[in-house]
Amino acid sequence: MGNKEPRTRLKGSITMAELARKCGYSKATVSRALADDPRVKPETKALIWDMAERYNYRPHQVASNLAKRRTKTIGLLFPSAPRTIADPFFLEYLHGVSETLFEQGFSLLIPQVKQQRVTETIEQLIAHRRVDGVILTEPRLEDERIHLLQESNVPFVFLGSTVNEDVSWVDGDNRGGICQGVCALGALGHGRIAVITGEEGLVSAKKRFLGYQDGLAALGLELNRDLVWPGDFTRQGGYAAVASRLNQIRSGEVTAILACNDLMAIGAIQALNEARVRIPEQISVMGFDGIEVGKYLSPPLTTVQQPVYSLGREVARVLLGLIAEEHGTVHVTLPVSIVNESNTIGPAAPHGAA
Amino acid sequence: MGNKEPRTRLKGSITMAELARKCGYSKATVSRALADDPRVKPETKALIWDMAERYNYRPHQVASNLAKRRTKTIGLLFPSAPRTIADPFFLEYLHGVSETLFEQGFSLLIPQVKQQRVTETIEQLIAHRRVDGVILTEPRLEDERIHLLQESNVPFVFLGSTVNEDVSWVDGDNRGGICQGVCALGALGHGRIAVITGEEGLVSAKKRFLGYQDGLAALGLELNRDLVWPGDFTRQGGYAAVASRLNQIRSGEVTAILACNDLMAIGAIQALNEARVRIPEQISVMGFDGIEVGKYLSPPLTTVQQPVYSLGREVARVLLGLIAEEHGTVHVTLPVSIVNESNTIGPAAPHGAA
DNA sequence: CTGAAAGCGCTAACAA
DNA sequence: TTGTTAGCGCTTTCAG
Repeated sequence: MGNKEPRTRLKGSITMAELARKCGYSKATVSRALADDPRVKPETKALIWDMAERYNYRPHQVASNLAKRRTKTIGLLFPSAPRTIADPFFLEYLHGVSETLFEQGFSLLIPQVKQQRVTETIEQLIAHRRVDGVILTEPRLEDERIHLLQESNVPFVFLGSTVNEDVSWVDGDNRGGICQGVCALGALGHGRIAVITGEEGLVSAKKRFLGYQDGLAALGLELNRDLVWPGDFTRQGGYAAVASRLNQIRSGEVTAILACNDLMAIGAIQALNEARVRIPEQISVMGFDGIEVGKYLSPPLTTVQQPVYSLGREVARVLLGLIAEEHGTVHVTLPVSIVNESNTIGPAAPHGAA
Repeated sequence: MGNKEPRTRLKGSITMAELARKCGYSKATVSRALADDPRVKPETKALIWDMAERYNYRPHQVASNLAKRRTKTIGLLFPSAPRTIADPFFLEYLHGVSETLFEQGFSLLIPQVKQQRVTETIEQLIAHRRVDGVILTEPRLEDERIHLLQESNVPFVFLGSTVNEDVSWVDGDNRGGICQGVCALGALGHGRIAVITGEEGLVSAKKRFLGYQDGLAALGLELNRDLVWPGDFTRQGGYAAVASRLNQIRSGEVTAILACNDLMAIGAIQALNEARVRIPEQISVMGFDGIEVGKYLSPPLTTVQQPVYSLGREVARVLLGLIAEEHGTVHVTLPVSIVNESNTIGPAAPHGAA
């Protein structure tokens, strides 16, 4: 009955003006009704919703965005070399981010990853008013991006804690997590624990190193500079760090290696395997991050699990809150925990010391 | 000289109307000049470009999109369970896609991955006119998504070949690649090559299985149903396939395993490691895809390398071409090649047969 | 070669 | 509670 409209499903579904006409109301009322504005009489609302449904009305995002001066898109910056978007950590993280954003109708703008000129990229994003907010990763101790963003007034959040107090961030408990790791090793009798550090200049690298020191202190151990092996958060870095120090390992000068992320732990394991050093019998290896691929190893990597997916969701949530002005600067730290315990770590062997 | 304008960098950079006034031309002319329209006199263009630069003019994407009835956004659908966005294959792929899209000023809309109701998701994307095109993955032999998209008139491309001739896709050479793999194993003396198949119903799984048959035929071998182990493209699937057939392996009834993707190969290797079956001495294992994580194993996985990153770029390029109506339906097949040869595969041992 | 004017489809004062 | 009227900033006929 009275339902023989063209029914252009999907194709060129009707516009708000048309819907308004069909309802016998003005565009304004329809707009309000659809936005569930309390000023519209319930019956009117019901009618309009009904008709909208009946005529399969779909709001036109772009038009709405223009009128509301927003873009409904978020810029997502991945770390540049040596870490790339191909780092497995970031896929799980992206998973969380994109899911939350999609739920709220947001799109993602992911600039070229190669881009060395970070500054330019950011300027582009905000200058063209292409984004309502920006998500960044891997804050540095001195981070030029922060000034840029702050000047521009575009809301932004970091994955990873910053040194600037007035910047919002979401992070796993780096310092505490590494400290836990050291303690777990200590509990197994390890007294000579080497650390492969992260990329110089990154806040996370620094925090994790502090965690290492905390752990040593908790165990009553001294910091030994020979056991601090510089790394850069890449697998190749972890490999190189170990490959060049096999003598220290063979001599028993070190009985456990704590890599500041899983990728380096994986590299370290490869170097050890090639050198036929057995894990965990001859040496223990522990990572940090808890990326999926750690489980692909045999045996699976013992590591400190970050809630990667949740970090992604949380980052997105915080940014959305910032955009909606529901809150100001916030800092969120999520807990971490050791997983796959006793896979790649084991009791310290009573090696002959060097 | 004559350059003391407010210079509101980034903040609220000027609008086209303002720029037009400063230039002494109309909005229309400025718009044309900026679009490099041949109807505008070169000198005028030069002047306008100059002023645009000087006043740091930035076109307003959203407004432009509205006027041009487009969104500059692409919908990207990842496969649903059991494969997820956390599959390392897809990160590398995404890398390629997002890079190309960004270069052309496009954003990405990535719906929830969990979403079981694929149909709904797609309807949402296109109904709200939120995207100019859609990228899909993992075509099925019977794929409901295809009809939906075709009806809607939204351009779309698949990563992975479809059975429908009128659909655009980009794919690696699945069939040829697997065939190559089989032949490589055959060349090492393997006569009993098991295959772990992909998820039933997927075109790629079918093609790869055909490649396996091609390979057997090329080697003059018969297809043996006992050596066809059903899998699902997940690591767990690969693990289970092997774990439940250790007797076949130990008895020498099979001397090589070809997994239809790397993830399953990794699972298979874990099962073999746990069972203390040595690779490649006692059994050869080969994967397909060439994901980054294959390199993390010790030794690195022998596999058929797909140009994952290029696949991503190509998919994006094809879609953009479709949107710009530069071409019609296209099918692109990129070549593949065996990598890390002789890592996890080796000569067939002269096992005692069952 | 350039300009005036009419939108794109929706939102948001301001009235009524 | 609803309608009227301007826009959002850019593109695009249609004239000139």
